[in-house]
Amino acid sequence: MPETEAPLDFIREIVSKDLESGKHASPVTRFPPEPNGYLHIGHAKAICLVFGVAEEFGGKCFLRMDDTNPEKEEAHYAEAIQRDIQWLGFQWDGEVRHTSDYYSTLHDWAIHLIREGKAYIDEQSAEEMRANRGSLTEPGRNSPFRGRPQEENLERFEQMRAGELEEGTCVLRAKIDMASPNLNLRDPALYRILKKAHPRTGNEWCIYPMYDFAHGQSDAIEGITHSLCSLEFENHRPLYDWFVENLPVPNKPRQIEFSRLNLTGTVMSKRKLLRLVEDSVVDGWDDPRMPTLSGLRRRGFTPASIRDFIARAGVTKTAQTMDLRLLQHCLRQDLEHSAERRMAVLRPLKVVLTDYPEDRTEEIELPNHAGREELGKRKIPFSREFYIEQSDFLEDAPKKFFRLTPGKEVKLRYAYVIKCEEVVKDQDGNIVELRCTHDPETRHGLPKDRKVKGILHWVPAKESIECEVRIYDELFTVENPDGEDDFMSVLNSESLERVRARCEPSLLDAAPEERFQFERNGYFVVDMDSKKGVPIFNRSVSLKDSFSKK
RNA sequence: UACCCGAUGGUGUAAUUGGCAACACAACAGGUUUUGGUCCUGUCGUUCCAGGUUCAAGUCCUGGUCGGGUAGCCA
Repeated sequence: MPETEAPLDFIREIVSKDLESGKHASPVTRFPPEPNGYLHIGHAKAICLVFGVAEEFGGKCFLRMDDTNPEKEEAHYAEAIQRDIQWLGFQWDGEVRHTSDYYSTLHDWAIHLIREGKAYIDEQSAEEMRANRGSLTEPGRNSPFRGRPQEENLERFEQMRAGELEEGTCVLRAKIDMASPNLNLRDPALYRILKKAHPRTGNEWCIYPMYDFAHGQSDAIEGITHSLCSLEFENHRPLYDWFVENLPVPNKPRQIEFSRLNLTGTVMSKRKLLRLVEDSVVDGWDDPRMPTLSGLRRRGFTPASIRDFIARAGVTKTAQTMDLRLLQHCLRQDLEHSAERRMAVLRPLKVVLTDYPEDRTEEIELPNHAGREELGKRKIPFSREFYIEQSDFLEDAPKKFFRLTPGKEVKLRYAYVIKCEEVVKDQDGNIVELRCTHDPETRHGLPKDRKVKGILHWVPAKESIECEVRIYDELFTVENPDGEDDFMSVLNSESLERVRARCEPSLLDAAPEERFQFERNGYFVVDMDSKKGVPIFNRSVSLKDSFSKK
């Protein structure tokens, strides 16, 4: 039983009642992706729902590859899907299942329908079928093949299956109602000829079942109790139920639809994501700017932050566009507690302490997490020369600028209060170095006698190491790229910036996927492109910044 | 234009199923702070519209408006 904190969403409500009434002893759900693309944050909603329901109510959840279209599906997609689901933190019950496991049962059931007079072989061309389907407002017309004798149908279907007929010459259709206001019921196609090798069944079949003829039946075969899917299948439910009623299925699953999840500032359709990949707008399906699970993973999002986000989104039937900033909030909240702190300077500006002995070096010991002593400490050498952030110095600063400016003081995090005495420029007038003095009394705190508001992070000039930091921004310049005529016309040309940064020496051996907070900068994750001795960090999300927006 | 679904602050979700519209994010203002972070406090709504039922309506009824989905031999 679920913990009783939050109110149940409408689906969990239904499941809960079905258990109370004794309709089911425990729920069985399934996640049925088509292996023709990568999973994205929208899928995470479905995954969290179906696995969550099973977990919370003591049931099971299966993973079933919905592989009925060998033209689009590939094995590597199936592998990526499994990896992403497990990374998110879920494990399906037993082996991965496949709709293709049920091809022979489905084929038997097709014959069953023909024998019952409820299916026929239509030899109209695809164009004729479309023309005779009618439109949204006009009823369709019966196919001239609709009334052909049962034996002929059986014979034709056998020819289809035996490979004696060419692709496109005919299809098997259910005989339902060409005048139905629900287009899905206008004699839907059940089987088509496709002379393609299937990733799993090879050349065993040259006819493949359509989604509608495969999905509900697969659910029934697996003993699914609640078949949860997104809203666009709502109009398919009468057909789903029609098959369940008209076929000798072992049990009757119930389909329940919920709304898909969209994210502001991005696109979610497989077609559009594929376009981004194929046009090299991004580096691949796992580019850190992609809303795919593998992209979010590489960006540094944690499974827990995504699950939290999905939980906060809830489950309803209203179209859902979630604010990207909520997802970022979930990440910050997770990492605020779990990520160790480090110092890195993204755009270094050299500082020389003129009153600090040249041959002196102090070992500064600093906590890995100011709020969590148990995470330990590390050391950074401090001496006469170090780097601060270019943006932490301004020659002509406005009144509310709490950072370094000529003649003013700031505190170096875990080190001294320094004062800017001189600005060194090159021939072009660029600031290349700051000459400062320090207050030796301030090593362990702020001065009592005067106010020093600004605190800057820093790295030692000599011992810090060079690293690459990748700063990501949104892929699109508008909040709803789907609303544009051409979503490719609103691409953000500055969605990736690579900077040569310097970080503290303790980061030298950081392993891919390790996460840190770079103090005052944000949360960063080690990218898998990192080379030995030259770490690469992706910025997962910045820290909240109440200064720069003013 | 037919059918299906939906409508509560900028966003998402609640509301003991007819009883003071709550929570979170965002935004804004303030407090704390050796991260302009975290944390804490405050501000931000005629529940799509019009009628009706009722002591009482976000919730029930009638009509409308707006938004989404559907015309693959895709899923």
